[in-house]
Amino acid sequence: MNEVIRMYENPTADALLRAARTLFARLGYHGASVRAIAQEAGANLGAITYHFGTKGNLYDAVIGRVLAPSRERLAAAAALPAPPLDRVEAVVRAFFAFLAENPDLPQFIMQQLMGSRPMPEAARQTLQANLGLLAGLISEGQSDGSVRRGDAQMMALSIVAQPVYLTVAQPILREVLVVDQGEPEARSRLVESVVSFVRAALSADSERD
Amino acid sequence: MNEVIRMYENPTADALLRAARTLFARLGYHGASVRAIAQEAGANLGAITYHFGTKGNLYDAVIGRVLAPSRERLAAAAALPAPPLDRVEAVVRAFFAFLAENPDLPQFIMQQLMGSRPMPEAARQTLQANLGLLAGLISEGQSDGSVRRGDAQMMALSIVAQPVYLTVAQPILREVLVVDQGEPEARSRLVESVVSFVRAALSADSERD
DNA sequence: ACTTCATTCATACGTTCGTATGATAGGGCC
DNA sequence: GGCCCTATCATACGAACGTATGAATGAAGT
Repeated sequence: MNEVIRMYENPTADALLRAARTLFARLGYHGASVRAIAQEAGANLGAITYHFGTKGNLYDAVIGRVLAPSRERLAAAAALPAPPLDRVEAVVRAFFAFLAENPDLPQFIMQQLMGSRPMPEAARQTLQANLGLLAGLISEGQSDGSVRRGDAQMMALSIVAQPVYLTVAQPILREVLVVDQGEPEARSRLVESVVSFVRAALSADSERD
Repeated sequence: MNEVIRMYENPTADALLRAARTLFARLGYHGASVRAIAQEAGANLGAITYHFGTKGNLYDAVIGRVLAPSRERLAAAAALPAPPLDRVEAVVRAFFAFLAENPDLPQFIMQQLMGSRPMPEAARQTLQANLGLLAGLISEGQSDGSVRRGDAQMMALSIVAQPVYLTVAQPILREVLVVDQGEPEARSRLVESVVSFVRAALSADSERD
């Protein structure tokens, strides 16, 4: 069955990808069985072998679909004609917006980072590119004096950590804060909180050592 | 086999807990099989049934052991006689120190948050307590004017996100930054970066709106 | 009408999973 | 020596797993 992955689309393959995305995000790679995925997709068990060959291939296909689109979204936000700090803010907002459309993305990012299985090359590149984007803006801001001194890459990681963590931690958020990110107004409060947190953390105004 | 969990310690049970901790952290709940755990522990397969009854009980026992000790460590750091902002810094440093001793802790925190399986009540309480600790310090700082305005709980989450995320993202860190957190000096640079990030983010100096 | 071919389906294979159990061993106590 | 009690071990069971495969289906091309 060393079949090459088909590139054209097919309703069944699409339904499988959609179902796999849901179940992999919720249950992890090992927790989601191919049978459960096929059933959720309303497809036959054999359809997975036919369209993707193996469960691993299916997972990699899902990862590609989930991660890749983030790249141009963030790049677009970073390309605005504005001072570096404002562009960082734009990237954070774009990230949140993208997360609102793809609430399962943080789960996949975390799964990849935690190495539940070897990271596909494409995924690693996307993650790295998004990180580099932020780091570049920070460096730029440091050059023109608007951003605090410090390791730009680490600062970028500190920034990325927040949207990802806050989305994954939604269940805790809901219990502790009684904040439901489903409601747009509650979500907006969260975004504003992170944005001002990041601005304050980066801004050169607060330099003190 | 509805056996109650034994409370006294036993070398085999201990080895099982240690092995389970390693494998659950690395592979997740579903990814780590009871056979692999028993083998890693040098114990017989039946020993798991005997000492813990089920795989789920074993996992819960591991979670308890991993999460619980963090609570008093952080509480001790938060109780120092110092201004709120300095105590927040102390908590962040204590958290990093605890993470250095328990590098697999972030994996478990994330697994719990991502709901790979229902969260044991004790785990939820520990997570919530640690968050409340930070939120309390922030509120205090807001009262005496040393900390920026904003939702204290959300700020606390923004803070916690960083040590957790940075530790989980170690593989990426190593590739992108060529920073090996194993080396104490590299790790110290990371800690200092986060500490100053957090101080800058919280400090009222930078208030600007 | 007949062939072709991509796709769907039922079903089977071998493996590994979590769990259960009965036999065996060994140490303290009468 | 006989007994209990805790612990270890080999082994077995049924279920679920990922994967494979050959027959059925149906639309397109001739």
